[in-house]
Amino acid sequence: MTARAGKERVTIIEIAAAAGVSKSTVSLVLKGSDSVHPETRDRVNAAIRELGYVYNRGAANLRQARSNIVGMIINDLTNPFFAELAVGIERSFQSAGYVPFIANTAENPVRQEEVLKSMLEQGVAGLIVSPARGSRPDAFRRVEAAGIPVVFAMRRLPESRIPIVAPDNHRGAWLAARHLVERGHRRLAFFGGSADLVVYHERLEGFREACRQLGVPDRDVTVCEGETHRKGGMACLDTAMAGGAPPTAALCFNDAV
DNA sequence: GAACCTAGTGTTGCACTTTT
DNA sequence: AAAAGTGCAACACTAGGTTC
Repeated sequence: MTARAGKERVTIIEIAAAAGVSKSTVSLVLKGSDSVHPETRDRVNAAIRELGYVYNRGAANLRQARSNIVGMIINDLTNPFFAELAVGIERSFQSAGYVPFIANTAENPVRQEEVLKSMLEQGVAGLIVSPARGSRPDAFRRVEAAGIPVVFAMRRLPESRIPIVAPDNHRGAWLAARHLVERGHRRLAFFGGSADLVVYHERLEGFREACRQLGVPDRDVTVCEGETHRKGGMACLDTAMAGGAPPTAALCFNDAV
């Protein structure tokens, strides 16, 4: 017997018939149950190999009323940081038996809404979201109401109760600014980021606080709000360098800037 | 053509039966 | 009595059939 080509997929019913057992026994073998006799298990595994059976996750989800898919909704996958983050999360999921389903919203709340709807339809087991700029807390009400666990990554939404995993932006920016001062810089700049992001305010405040505490006068601190990507960084650089006493070092809002 | 009904899809979990 | 295996309902949805 060989695997069928170009026909509908092999099911456990066919495996059961080939191995001379019931489909329940095949199911037990697939789950690695030790209540199946080793000889029977070998027969079932041989039938699986011969017929080219592939586990049907969709059918299993139908019975279990849940899936092993976890949605990852990223606000900007062109940002290398988020690509790196996605790889890290994917690695953790893999070892836990989950499959990530990644979507990029490109900072568009409308696109984010479509993606959330699609994820709900897929019956995802959970969601990790880096919210698009301009997202409102009620955008996630439907997901919460469906009882799907959600966690925000990197960005928080004011007034949202959804838990978040994020770095200590204030402290991070403070330490980065201190590093520059310790290297002898006295004219500092903060490049990129926009005021509608909570993260921006946290990082900027950390930066400003360090400057104050470490004796960098306000007149020597340049803050340039701008886009959170490469062009935004270039624009800030041009603006800062055009002045009479340009900064000698800058803290950038993110990797892309 | 609309509205409704039925059968079928693949897998799991539990109660039950058979075998040793 | 314990181990091994079986039968069947359930899940959400769709395609196809039937009736009006």
